[in-house]
Amino acid sequence: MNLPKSEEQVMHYLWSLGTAFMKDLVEAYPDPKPASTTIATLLKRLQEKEAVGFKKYGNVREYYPILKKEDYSSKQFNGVMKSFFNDSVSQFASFFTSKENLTDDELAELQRIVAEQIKNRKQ
Amino acid sequence: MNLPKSEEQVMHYLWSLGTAFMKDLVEAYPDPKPASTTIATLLKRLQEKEAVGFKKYGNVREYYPILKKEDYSSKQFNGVMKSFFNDSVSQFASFFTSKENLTDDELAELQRIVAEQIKNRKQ
DNA sequence: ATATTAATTCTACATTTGTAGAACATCGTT
DNA sequence: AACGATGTTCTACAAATGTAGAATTAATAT
Repeated sequence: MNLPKSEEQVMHYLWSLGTAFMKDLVEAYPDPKPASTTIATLLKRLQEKEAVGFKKYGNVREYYPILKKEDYSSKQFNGVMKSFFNDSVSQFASFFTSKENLTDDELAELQRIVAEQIKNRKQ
Repeated sequence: MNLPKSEEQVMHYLWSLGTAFMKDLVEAYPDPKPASTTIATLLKRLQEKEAVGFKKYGNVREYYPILKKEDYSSKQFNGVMKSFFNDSVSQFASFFTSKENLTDDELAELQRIVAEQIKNRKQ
C-alpha cells in the first residue's frame, strides 16, 4: 500500500493523535488549513483502502488508524532500500555512515545501538 | 525533485546504462514492454525537469542522466527519515538494527563499517 | 531514389490525486 | 420546536500521471 502524499499526511496526524474527530484533524494542519470536506474526501479514500476505521457516535465519527505506522514506515524504507541500495545492507550502511550531516555523536550512538543489538542476539 | 514512479523507472534504467538510445531503454523493460512513445513521453517530461539530457546524432538522441542517482537516493532516504523517524538517527538506528530480516552477518558488517567510519573521522 | 529502421512530436484519453462547494443529517441548546 | 455547531455525502473539476496511436523526420541500406 503506497499512499499519495495528501493521504499520507492525514495518516501522520492520525498516528500522532491516536484517534481523532474531523475537527481535530483539521485543527492539526498548519494555516492555511484545508477545507474539512477535503479531509473528508481523503478519509473516505483511506477507508476504502482500509487504512483507517472509525467508531460512530450518532452522526459523528471517531477515526483511528488501522494501518500501523511501523508497518508503513517499514514498507517505505524497504522500498528505498531496494530501489536505491540494491537491497544491500553494506551498500546502504556505507551511504548512511558517510552522510555529511551525520554528526560524530550520532555515529557513536549508532555504534552503541549496533553493539547492543549484537549482544542481544547472542542468546 | 520527487519523480513519479514511471519516470523514476526510466531513471533507474538510465543510471544503470549510463547512456542510452530509445531502443536500449525499451529493451531494458521486461515484457510486456511499453510502447516507445510511452518512453518518449516520459523522457520528454524528464527533460523538462532537467533530470535527463541528450546528445544529438542526426535525428536520434543519446540520453544520459543529469540528476545523479546518489543525490536522488539521498533525497528519497532523507524524506523517509524525516517523515517516519522524526529525523532522529537513533530512532532510525533502532528500527534498522532490529529488523528481523537483518542477518547476524549483516549486522556485523554494519558494525565494521561504523567502526571504520569513526576511525576515518578521527583526523 | 526508395524502402526500411529508429525516433520524435503531437495529440489524446483514462486514472489518480488534490481540493472544495452545496446540500443534507444529527446532536445539543435555547 | 427552531438553531447552531459539526460532520457527512455527493458532485465537480483541475492538475498530475500512465499509456499510446498517427503522422512525420532522418539516416541507412539496397
